[in-house]
Amino acid sequence: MIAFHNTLTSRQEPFAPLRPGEVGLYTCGPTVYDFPHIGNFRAYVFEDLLKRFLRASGFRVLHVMNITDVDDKTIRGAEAKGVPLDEYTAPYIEAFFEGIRALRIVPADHYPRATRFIPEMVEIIQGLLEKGYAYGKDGSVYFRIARFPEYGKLSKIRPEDLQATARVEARLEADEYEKDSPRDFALWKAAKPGEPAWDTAIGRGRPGWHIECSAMSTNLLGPAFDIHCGGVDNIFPHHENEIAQSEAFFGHPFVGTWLHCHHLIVDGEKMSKSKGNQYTLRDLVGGRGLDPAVLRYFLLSTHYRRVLNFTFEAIDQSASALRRLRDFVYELEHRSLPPGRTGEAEPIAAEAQAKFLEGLGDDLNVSAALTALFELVRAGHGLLMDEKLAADDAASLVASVYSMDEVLAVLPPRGEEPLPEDLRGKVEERERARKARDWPLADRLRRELLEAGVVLEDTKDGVRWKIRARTGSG
RNA sequence: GGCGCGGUACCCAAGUGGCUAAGGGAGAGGUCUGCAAAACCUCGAUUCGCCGGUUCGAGUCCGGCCCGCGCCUCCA
Repeated sequence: MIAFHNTLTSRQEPFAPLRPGEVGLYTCGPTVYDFPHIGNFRAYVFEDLLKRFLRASGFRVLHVMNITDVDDKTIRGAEAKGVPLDEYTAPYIEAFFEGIRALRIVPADHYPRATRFIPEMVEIIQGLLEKGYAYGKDGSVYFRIARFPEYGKLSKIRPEDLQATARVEARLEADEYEKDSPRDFALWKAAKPGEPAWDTAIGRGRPGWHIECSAMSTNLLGPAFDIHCGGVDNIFPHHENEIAQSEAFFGHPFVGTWLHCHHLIVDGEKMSKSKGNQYTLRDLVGGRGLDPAVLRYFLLSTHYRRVLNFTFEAIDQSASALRRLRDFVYELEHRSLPPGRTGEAEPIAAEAQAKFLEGLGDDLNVSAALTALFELVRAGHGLLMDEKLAADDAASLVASVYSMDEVLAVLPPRGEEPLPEDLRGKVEERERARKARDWPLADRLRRELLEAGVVLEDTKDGVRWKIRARTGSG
């Protein structure tokens, strides 16, 4: 049983894709005008959890994520730097993919770029003009909200209820385009001097923001598809407008399930450049040496419809939880155990996996899933302690943990981490000191290794080492 | 003003009518250890923002109130 909380209906409802066994997934991607921050990646990690869970549940997922490479911000940025649009956006696109790799996000099947889908957008705009949902004015084209009675069904906002804030007032006044209603939105913007523009059947200009997602999603996933994700801030107006355009054009429902993840805040406050609390992935991973797996665990471990508060204390807690998980696997893989199997592990592994998937099936309740995983860890340690585990039992526990990690993707890839030569020498030197019962020297060497991020553990099978995950908090 | 999210132990965070209120982190005591580390055992909310109500029974439903936060035209 899989159920998700659908923004469209404000209810949790059983999930059933249009085609059995196949899921069409569209997730709003980056606008590449700056380096992506960890709030952006919270959304991408949530979407990755969703996708990995759907795959683990036996669905084939066709995933499309757009890259918005033409909009007011990218145009302004390119202009300010005096470089072509593509050249301006390139490093940000690169940084985005760097983050995708670092956080072990399964790549989408397609990453369409707005600038490469102009003809597809024009086709929809033409159709909307023909059907009377859109009107042209001074070379621009606008969507007439009044023609679409269901407008507001996603955000539950009625256009007439919108209170114009000071910011909006200013912008409406400053708007040099003539619109029949201030709530109508641009499908196509007439070319302006110095701005990138395309020559098309509806004139020379560039697309509005919302139309790209309608064009790219329906071209790559079909005119109706299963799941559309994004941040809550996209509900209005972006996704509301997407629905209006797409359903007006195609004449049938557009997306079955809308899932929106809440924001990440920092130290209890909204992240913003002016507050100086906006972290990019590069700041944390490159700059502070934070282990990306720790960040992934942190981003993952709070339910997607809750505000997530980023603090370095929370990161430390995530690092500790992850360390417990990694140590458990390490223990099972490195302890010398009798051959064969006692059968004690099987029911524990089976129950954990069942509860894990059941938890995620309940609107991606990751807390329930993690509880199942950690219950396996505790029970497994208990069996190890009581010597009720043989080699094959340990192997099935490890396999079970790794099967859950197919969804979580927080464990290191299987296999030994190499230890640099000089550190390995120190480990051996300390072993000699211990054999000679030279405790001061042995302890000093252990301290030095600890400072280098290597933890030593003396077991009855001999010394062994682990590399400590870094948390970036110093 | 509209729409929405949340207030559960020192921290993070599940739980939406009924066994002893998950799980993680931190802490205290113990076992093990040359000392550690890891692990294990034990301890830790008579109580779920506040006040009423419904019910045999409520953190969970209803009403009211208080507090924090997000969005409201191009921010995930």
